[in-house]
Amino acid sequence: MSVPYALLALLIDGPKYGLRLQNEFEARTGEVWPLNVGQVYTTLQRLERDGLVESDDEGERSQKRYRITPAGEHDLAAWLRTPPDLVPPPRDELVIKVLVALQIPGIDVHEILQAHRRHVIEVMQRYTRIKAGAAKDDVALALVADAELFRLEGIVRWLDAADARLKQHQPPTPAEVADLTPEPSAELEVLP
Amino acid sequence: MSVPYALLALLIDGPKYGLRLQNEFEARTGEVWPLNVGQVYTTLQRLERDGLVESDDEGERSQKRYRITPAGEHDLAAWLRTPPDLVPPPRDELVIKVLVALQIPGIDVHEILQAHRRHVIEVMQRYTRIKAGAAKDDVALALVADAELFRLEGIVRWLDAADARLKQHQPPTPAEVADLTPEPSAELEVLP
DNA sequence: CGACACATGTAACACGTTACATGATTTG
DNA sequence: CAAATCATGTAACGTGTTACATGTGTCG
Repeated sequence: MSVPYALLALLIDGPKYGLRLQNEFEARTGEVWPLNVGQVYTTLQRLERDGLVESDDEGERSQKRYRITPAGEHDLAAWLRTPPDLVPPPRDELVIKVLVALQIPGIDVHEILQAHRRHVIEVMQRYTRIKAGAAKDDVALALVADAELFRLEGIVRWLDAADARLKQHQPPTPAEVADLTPEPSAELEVLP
Repeated sequence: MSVPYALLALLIDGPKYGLRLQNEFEARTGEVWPLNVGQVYTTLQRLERDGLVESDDEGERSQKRYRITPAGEHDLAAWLRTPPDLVPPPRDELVIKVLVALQIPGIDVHEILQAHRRHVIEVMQRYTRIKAGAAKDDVALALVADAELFRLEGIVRWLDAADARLKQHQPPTPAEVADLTPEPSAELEVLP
C-alpha cells in the first residue's frame, strides 16, 4: 500500500496530472521499481473517490490535474508517522519453496539452495551496476538500490544459514550435536 | 503467489480437507505466518477450477477432501524448479516512506530513521524469542524465523546506511567528499 | 440441552498487473 | 499528412484480507 501515498506526496508541491506523476515516481526509482501508468490512473480514481485528491477538470490540453485535499494531507501525515506493519511479515516465496522441497522426498535441497544462491548473486550484481551508474547526487536512486541490495544480501545469508542448518538436521539425526548456527544479529548493535 | 503451491505440496501425501491444510500450514509457520482459513477455501476453489486439485465429494462427516491431480503435480514441480522473480522487486513501504519524508520540507528524517530502527529491533527480539521457544527438531519454524530475522536485519542495515548517506548529502552539499558508504556485500563471498 | 470446537463457505473489498483502446499534440 | 509521442482511461483478472453466516459433532 505504498503507491497511493507516494502519489499523494508527489502532489504536495502543487497539482499534477497522471503521466507526470508516473514520470516523477520513476525518475526516483524507475530502474528498480517501475510503475505501470495504468496503475497511476486507477489509483488516482480511488484517491478521488476517497476524497484525498480533487481533479481540476479544466480540460486544459486534455490533461487532468489532480490536487491533494486537506483530508489527503492529513492521511499522508498519519501514514508517514506510522511505522510499517512488520507482523505478520509477507510470506516469502523462496522460503516456502525450500520448505516444500524439504517435505517432498527425493529432492536435493542443497542443490536447490545453491541454485537460488547463484541466481540472487547475479541479481545483486545487476543492482550494484545500477547504483554505480547513478548520478552522484541522485540520493533517491542510491537509497532504493541500497534497499534492494541489503534485502538480497539477507536472502543470501539466509540461504547459507539454511544450508548449514540442514546439514546438521538431515543426516541420521545426530541429536546430541550442539546448535552451532550463528545468530543472524550477532554483529548488530541494538543501539546504533 | 505461494499459498496455492504450499497447499498443493501438502496434498502430495494424500487427500486432505480444508481446515486440516490450514492446520498443517500453521504447524510449520504459524506464529510467523498465520494463514486465514477463508483463504484456504477460496484457494482450493481456484485450484479446482484450474484442474490442479479434485474434490472427493463423498460427504464423509461433512468434510470435503481434496486430491492433487497429475496436472497439479506437474505445476508444482515446475514452480519448485523456477527461481522466484526477483525483478522487479516489491516496492518497500519503509523505503518509500523515507523517500517521501525526504521530499517534504520540515521533516527530521534522522528522527524518522531512528524511530523505525527502534521498532525493527523490537520486532527482531520477538522473532528471536519465537526461535528460542521452538522445539529443537522443528526445522521448518527455525527456517521461517531465520528468514524473517535476516530480512529485518537487512532493514536495520539499510536504515544505518541511509542515515550515513543522508548525513553526507543533506548538509551544504560538500560535493568533494568522497563516497565512504560501505558496500552492502563487502563481507559476502560470491562463492560460499 | 447448551456450549464449544470443528468445518465449510460467501461477500465485499483492497492493491496490483497486463493488455487493449482512444484521443490530442507535436514534429519530420 | 503521417508517424511518433503524450496522455488518459478501461476491462479483466490475480492474490490476499476481513467479516459474516451456516452447519455438524461432541461433551459436560
